[in-house]
Amino acid sequence: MATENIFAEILGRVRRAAEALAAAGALPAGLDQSRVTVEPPRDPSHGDMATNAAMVLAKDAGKKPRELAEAIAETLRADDLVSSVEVAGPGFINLTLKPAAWLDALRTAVRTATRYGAGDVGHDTPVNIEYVSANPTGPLHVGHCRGAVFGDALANLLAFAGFKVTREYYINDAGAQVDVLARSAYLRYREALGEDIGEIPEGLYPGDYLKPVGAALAAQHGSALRDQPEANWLPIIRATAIDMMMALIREDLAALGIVHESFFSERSLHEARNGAPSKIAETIAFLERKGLLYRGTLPPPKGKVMEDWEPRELLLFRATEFGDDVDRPILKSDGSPAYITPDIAYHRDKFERGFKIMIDVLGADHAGYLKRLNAAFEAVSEGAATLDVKVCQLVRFLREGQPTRMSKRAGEIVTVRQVVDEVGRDAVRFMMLYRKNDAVLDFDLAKVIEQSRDNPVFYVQYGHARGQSVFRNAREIFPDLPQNNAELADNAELHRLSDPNELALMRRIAMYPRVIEAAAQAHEPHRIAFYLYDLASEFHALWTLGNAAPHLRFIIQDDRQMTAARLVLVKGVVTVLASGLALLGVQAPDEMR
RNA sequence: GGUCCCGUAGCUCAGCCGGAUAGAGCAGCGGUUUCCUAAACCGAAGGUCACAGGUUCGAGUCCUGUCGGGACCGCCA
Repeated sequence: MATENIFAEILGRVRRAAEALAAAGALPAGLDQSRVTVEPPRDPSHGDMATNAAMVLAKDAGKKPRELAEAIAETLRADDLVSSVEVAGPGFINLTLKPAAWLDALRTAVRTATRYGAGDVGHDTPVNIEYVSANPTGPLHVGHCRGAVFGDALANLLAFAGFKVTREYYINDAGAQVDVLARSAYLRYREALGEDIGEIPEGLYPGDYLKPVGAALAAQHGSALRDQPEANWLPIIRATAIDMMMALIREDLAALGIVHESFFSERSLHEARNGAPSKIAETIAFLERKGLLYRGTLPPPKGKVMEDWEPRELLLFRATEFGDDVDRPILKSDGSPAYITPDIAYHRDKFERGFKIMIDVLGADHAGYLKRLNAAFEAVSEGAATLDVKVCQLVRFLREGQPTRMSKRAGEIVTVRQVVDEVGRDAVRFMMLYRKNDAVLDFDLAKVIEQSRDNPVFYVQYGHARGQSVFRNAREIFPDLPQNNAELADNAELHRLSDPNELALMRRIAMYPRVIEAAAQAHEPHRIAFYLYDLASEFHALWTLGNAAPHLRFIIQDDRQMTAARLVLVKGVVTVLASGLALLGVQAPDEMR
């Protein structure tokens, strides 16, 4: 049986061909084959696959690329999966596989079902992916939407590719903003006790979502907190408010289909743990030991007038040693940790928890933070782990091409929940993933619910629904067809699928494992969305061919065997569409009526 | 002033960590429904890959610079 990833299989055979030449003395031993790739050629007339092996190896081998290509090609011609080999251009080796290879790939896809494409490139490597991490001061804002969906899809993808994934939410529950939250909640608490609090003062959070917090506080504490000094009530109210805001955020995330398995509290980094110093103190000591801290004065910030700026001596981290533009303060002048300090401790903690790969999904407004974060990470992980910071650019929300103002006063959309309620989870998720994360994205609220070809979400989902409908119809006509897909695939006469469009579809299906692998390695879930669109497109095309050419329809009334074979092909399409959509967190509907 | 991102067809964007004649969708033009879902499909047209250098067998892709658009700059968060 063919291997699941046919491209990986052929790559292995190409490499073995080169090794065989080396063993025979035709090439130097120990050639570096890491840059050898096997890809589908842009131009289908070049065959099924092309390899750059000869061009990549030529220099080290001391041979002309085309000459080397001929030698490798000769070996490949004897391969049982290969029907023809040609050397072309500067030294490409173009391979055309025997149809049986593609039939096998299809059969494998259908047999493997939901695990088709699931890989082991991850080798169970522990990956921590931190995303959303919105401040626990209110419901999820639309600005968080993209990073939330992106992080979630990436996590799904990495898990599918064989990484051991932890989805984590970093709760910023220690900064000044949660004190503001507490003071805002305190007002709502007094309100709940019957007091007229009037307008919410400038600088506090005015949102209605704090009213339930006030009510809960009143129910729990009565008036006991009201007349106490702030220092007494603030920690209590803060804790309750944060808990309730996090509950709110979890609900918003659930509306997007997102569940984190780990919530990490920033506050916990500040707290001493039964006698032991806090994580932050520990981290500062660690940096100190490494000689990465010193007392010094920073130059004034450029390009921005800061009237209150004055030079002060501070404890600084040598971020410039790791590529940052300036050294960064670790402690503020009042001795408390600067913003980045808990973040350094946090990443160190993740490192100590054993994660080898860490991914931070941040918003565009944090782009300027990236260098210092990378610098800090390098210092703390000592080269034994990697950090990939994915910055999600802004989403411009439009309505019929016109920018939507996100002002709450105007009653326009501000929360994730409202967007999901208006256009649905599937549209939100797919559209957020139908773009590279580092490009600005336009999201037209009117267009994404349009059920037209303008809308890729529906296009792909429709493909899945169409496939399912073929099955419904086929089972009515041929009730005795095997219910079990593996059985169907094993007994079908797949060799009867010989139309070029059918073979093209098989090739596309066979690419899926490769797409997963590449997308996982590049941390780019959008590649799946584009692949699914292409797959759906080829399926729709084949479908429509049946209009003019009835012999190409999936269901052939008087030919049970042909129908069975075609059903396997449809099953392959449906399997991959469902699998890919699941990774994106989008429904794969059985019908679209 | 500085950092980061973007610049590819009229519009919105892909382009698989350097490969062959740069691809989709939309808009516009021309076609396809007695037929498994036409929410679909087919065809023609559309390009100085912002610009200029560099690296090499080979650059939309990597490096440097310039221009244009966006995000940002702190002992804030």
